[in-house]
Amino acid sequence: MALVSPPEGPSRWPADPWAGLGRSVAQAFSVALGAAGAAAPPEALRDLLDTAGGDDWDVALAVHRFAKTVGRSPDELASEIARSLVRPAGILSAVPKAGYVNLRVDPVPLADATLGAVFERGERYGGAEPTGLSVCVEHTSANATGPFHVGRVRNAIIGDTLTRILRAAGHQVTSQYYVDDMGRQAAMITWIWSKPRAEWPEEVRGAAPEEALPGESDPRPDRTLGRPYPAVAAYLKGHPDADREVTALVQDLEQGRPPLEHHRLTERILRGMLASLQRINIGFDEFVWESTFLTDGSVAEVVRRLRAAPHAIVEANGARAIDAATYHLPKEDARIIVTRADGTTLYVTRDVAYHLAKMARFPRVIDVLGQDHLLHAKTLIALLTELGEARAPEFILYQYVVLPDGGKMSTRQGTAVFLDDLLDEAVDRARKEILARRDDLAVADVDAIAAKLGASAVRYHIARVAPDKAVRFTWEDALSFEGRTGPFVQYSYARASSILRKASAAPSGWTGRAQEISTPPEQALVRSISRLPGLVAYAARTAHVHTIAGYAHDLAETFNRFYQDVPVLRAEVERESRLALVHAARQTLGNTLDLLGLDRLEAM
RNA sequence: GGGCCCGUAGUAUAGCUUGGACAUCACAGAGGCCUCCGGAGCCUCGAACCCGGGUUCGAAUCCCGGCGGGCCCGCCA
Repeated sequence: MALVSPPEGPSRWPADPWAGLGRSVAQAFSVALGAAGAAAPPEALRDLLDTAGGDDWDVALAVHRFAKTVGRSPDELASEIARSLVRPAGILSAVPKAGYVNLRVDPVPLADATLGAVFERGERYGGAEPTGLSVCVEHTSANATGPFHVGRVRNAIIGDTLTRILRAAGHQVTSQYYVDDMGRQAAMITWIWSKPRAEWPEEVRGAAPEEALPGESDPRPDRTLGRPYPAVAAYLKGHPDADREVTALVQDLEQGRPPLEHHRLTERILRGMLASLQRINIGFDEFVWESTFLTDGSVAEVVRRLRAAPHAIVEANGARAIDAATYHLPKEDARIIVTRADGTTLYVTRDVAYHLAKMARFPRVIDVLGQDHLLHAKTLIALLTELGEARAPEFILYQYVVLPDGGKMSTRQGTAVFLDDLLDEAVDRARKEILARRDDLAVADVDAIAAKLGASAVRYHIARVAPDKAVRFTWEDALSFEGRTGPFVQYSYARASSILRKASAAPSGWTGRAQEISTPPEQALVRSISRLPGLVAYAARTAHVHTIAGYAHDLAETFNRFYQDVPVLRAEVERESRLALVHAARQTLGNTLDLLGLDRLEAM
């Protein structure tokens, strides 16, 4: 007889501890407001509830807007609503104040719902049930011309964090890196490496000395093979003959005649770049090579359809274009060139093929792009519209990382800070911090911890800022381990882990004795833990990945206060419940670190 | 010239989508906390919504106009 596991009945613990409360509070307010003459559907009220919490309230409703429609003062109406409100289970009190109805949430059932949910869901706490929606997130997609600098890495951090958040929100997410192996930049790399070094222009040789070039074993081909690139780019500007050679190479690439070494060069540089990203836990599900859309004929198909599109035009020199006047692009002239006079395609044309492929496969398509790509995004949408595609990709545009003086990071100008250098510095500093505190760790352990601390300092420093604000890069802030930083969050996690290690028996489940979670620091911690599911849903909806970074700091800080004031191991009757709370805090901190792509540290 | 984004304490940031109660948090500054589970921590204090109009009972938030900063307006990617 086969063992039959019990059926997965409806979960006792909702994924979001606030879900039921929000519904019943909105319902109660709807009834009370209706009785006062102000009709408001519960769904609308739910969005109006303020759940931020204050000293004397947990959930509040501002009644000003309703006061107006019933011709009463906000204070009057708030008083009446507070009086007539039938308090749902879990609400202790309703008190009017300054036009608000302030509700006190009973901390006992909230603690029960929160800890129950964390114990039941474990690693999945904070996330939602599967939605069945497939989403493609394209991010990074930097040209394979050399090492990542910190500016470019912002794209990868936003994209990868968004990928993690969307996954937690229940979507089926595929992350893609679009590899440009067709354009001029890729051609420039192949152009220079196709020549023996003796034939390199003097300027390029000077900028890329022999010893900086690839040897037998080359751990970092992005640095070595990419080394001549800035000099080549500069050289071509002043040398039309060389520039024509590169143009000819671009044509060869597009006609499917790449030099033998071309693909391999791109691949090797890319591999080096990806090794950098791996240090901050960023990887990709798929790499999509631009050349595949030429090989499989889809670019030709796009060109054919665009030539027959409603606003297709032919330039005097034979270039094909779309008259985009109706799309109101912020360009001086309204043409979008589809193919050059020589018949070759442009980046945006090939990007149309790529996006058609993505949209055929994914109902939701998201691209993470730097602010300079706004016009490109609009152009792409215009071309997709010309082809009769009603959907459009979603674009997450972010501002740059700027230097303290406001200047740009530029590899060519020598102002870039490279990710590897920053990480090396951060890891070095982390090692010193560890050694200053501990003398009981093996060297290998110190190194492993330092790598994780350094990576988290760097990644968090960029993830914490809203995408539409520039990140001002300073070494001092990027290398800080105090306050609003990744290591601060890891520290709280390590402290929680330490308590659990010292407890003779780890909590095996939620005790259910929520009334023992009774002091303010404990209740504040419960409240913070309970907010994660709602926040993940919000972050997934708005793509505001930085809100998760802010939350991580809040939660860590709340845990630290609890840690400071509330004894756990030395507690007597409450010991077990407090251990459960520590377990839940650790779990939630850990899940949040995952969302941000930061490593958990059991000790540091 | 046209378009998009940003402007919050000394510095750096949250809040702006959907207007609402003394505007979040950190760093730096001043002052405290180690008989106690990890002081990368905790507590206290001082300090901010670019300017001008408008809408509104109410504006950091919405609208208009300035000013300052970033980006774009390639048959580059």
